[in-house]
Amino acid sequence: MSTTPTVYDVAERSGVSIATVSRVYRNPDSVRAQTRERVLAVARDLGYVPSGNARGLASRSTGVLGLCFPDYSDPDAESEVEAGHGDEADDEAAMLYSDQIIRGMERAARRHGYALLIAASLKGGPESLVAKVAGRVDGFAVLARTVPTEDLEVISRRQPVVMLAGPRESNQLDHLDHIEVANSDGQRELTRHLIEDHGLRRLAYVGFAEESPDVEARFRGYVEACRAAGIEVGAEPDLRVPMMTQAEGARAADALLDRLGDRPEALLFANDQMAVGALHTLERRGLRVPQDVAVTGFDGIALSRLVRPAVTTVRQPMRRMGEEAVELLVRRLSGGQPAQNAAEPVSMTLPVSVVRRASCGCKPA
Amino acid sequence: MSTTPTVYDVAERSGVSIATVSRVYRNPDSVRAQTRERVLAVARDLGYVPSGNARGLASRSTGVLGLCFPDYSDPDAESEVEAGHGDEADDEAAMLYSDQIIRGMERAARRHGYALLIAASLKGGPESLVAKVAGRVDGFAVLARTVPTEDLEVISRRQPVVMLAGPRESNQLDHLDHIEVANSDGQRELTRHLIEDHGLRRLAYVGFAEESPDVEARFRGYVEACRAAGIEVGAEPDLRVPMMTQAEGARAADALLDRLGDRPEALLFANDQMAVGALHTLERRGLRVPQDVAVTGFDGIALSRLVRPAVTTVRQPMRRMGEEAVELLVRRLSGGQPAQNAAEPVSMTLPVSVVRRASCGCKPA
DNA sequence: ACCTAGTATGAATGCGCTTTCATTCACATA
DNA sequence: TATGTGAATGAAAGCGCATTCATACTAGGT
Repeated sequence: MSTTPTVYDVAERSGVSIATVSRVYRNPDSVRAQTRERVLAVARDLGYVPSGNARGLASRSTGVLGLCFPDYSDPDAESEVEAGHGDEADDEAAMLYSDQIIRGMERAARRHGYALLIAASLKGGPESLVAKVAGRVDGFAVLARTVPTEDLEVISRRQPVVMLAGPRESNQLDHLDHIEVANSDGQRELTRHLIEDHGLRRLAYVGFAEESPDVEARFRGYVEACRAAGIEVGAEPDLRVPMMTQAEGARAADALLDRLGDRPEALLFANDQMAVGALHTLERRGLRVPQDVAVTGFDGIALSRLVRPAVTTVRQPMRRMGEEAVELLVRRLSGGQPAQNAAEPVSMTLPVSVVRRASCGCKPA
Repeated sequence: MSTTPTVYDVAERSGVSIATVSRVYRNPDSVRAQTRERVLAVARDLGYVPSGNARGLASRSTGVLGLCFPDYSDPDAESEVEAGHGDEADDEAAMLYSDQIIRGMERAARRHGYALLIAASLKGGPESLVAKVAGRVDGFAVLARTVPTEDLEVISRRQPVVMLAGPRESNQLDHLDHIEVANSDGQRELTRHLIEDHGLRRLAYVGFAEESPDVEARFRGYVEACRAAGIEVGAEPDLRVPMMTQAEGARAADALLDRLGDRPEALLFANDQMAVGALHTLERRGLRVPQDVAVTGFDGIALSRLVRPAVTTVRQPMRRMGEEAVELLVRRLSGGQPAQNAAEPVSMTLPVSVVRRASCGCKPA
């Protein structure tokens, strides 16, 4: 009662060796039925549960896959729905990027007999959470920018790692498998839509200050579409924000409207949360969306459709990204250890789709 | 390169003993700065990452909390939104019960320095997934009916377990901590609302065939409200379905409408998914909701608000349930091993709230 | 110069299980 | 009866780390 039972206890009480006890769990058929039953009975009686740690140590594999994601929780997000929709506060409406990936990974992992260990990066934790995760899984996925490149480099020498969202780091991480979405294509198509289908030409783009491959790619798509339409644009977004939250989006809209001489006809944001924040600013300033100003986001999170007007955006197949990540990991894992290093790194780009809603004028508000 | 580096490798290359290497990670201050740096440099060079398994084995604690949840995924769920809302397929809209709990647990776990291991029960997997989880965590939460009572009984003797949703099993599991929601209160209030505020009196309840404490409690609330209003009801739901999915909900609505002589004025379902399924059936049959028939669900999942008409339901604080679960576990874990058994089992009931929407006639469709 | 209280480090043991490899046993074959 | 076979089981050696205890060393104190 005081100490948890081990193989030794079970072995002793059932008159067999620990090897047999182990076999009963690992490979039941290799033990005579009669013996097996006896062992199982004792185990049940004692309350024995094999230690995953010991198991993992001895067999050097855990049957667990991991995911490290950034703590992007947006405190605003939860009250937004209320404000925008007139319904009660609805925390379950705000399904984040990472939630989708978790779901995708969990499902795929289960199919392959793995469990999923998830951990969000604490901003400046002393102990790198990665080390914690990395030490207990057979392989894991990392959302871009969650883990210091340096750490990743070290860890990826030890076990399969797949990088999610964001291009392959050019430096030392180019041996990682990698999954991204067609950021550039999506933003280009969305921009083209605004220009050609809605006839808008005075556009403004709001991105992220810190270097972010995704945002850069999106901005690139924006620029391409503009140039293709003969609209001149700078090499930089019209505004860069410090964080891609709703609060910053709201502030950005204000700044942009104050700054630019003639009001832009459309504000394009690098993600949905900022776009939603901007909606508020515009309402406060008495501007109608999309009549006075069109607004678009990127990501396709649930929130984007719940606010009014619903935000036109680019949907990323986040769930699928999670599934693909697991597939990649499993493939590496089953390919025999040597092959793990030998195999060429895989890099896939998942397609995105433009979702036309009310905020650009495609649907009634 | 071929074999992953261990403490031994690091120790050797940096000219210290493995004990020192271990200390560098566990208790950095106990090692002279100069030595520490040397060790860390070698570790970085070698690509060393401490093995969580070995760590766990030696220190008998993992720093991981677990969650076992049932595989309630509803394949229909994803196309529903499209049909009901006229928008594109929107997989991110369907945030399930378990997703919320995961989120709550993850967040609380992170606050306490734990990671989260999640695993859905494969229907009839040979290896109990519980064993898999149980063996690798310090404690875990179980969604009711995910794990055979017998297994739970065994495992709970070994580590803290908190049971989520569903009343305390009366038999042998009454020493587990336990969190449930006010199922009965919620359903009673919702029913009262239909009767008193909307003047409906011909009601029909659809529940679950298999014994489910939650559904039973909900039905009980329904019965109480009916009786209080002088409406006679049987001791059994009007219909029991084999699974609480949309497909079953749709089928149930058909069956109910065909069977009952005079059409019920309201269909009350034991969860949202069934209610949403019923919406389709009603539309197909040319019945208007809520004018011809009111429909209600239970749970308050995101889907319930996205369909048209939005479904009136009872919201459960699932996220909070996840958080509370972690708090409970952490408390047990930090209370010293002996206290773990000594402490009285905690049982808490979280409040729910009725969400009035269009499907009962409270809001415009 | 000698003893003491720390401090930094090493040696050794054990955590609970998996996994060869060897052994035993029951039978079938010669 | 001697021999070979395959099945069931045991013995023992790790897996990679934490930790206790012992030891070497440092700096004070007298």
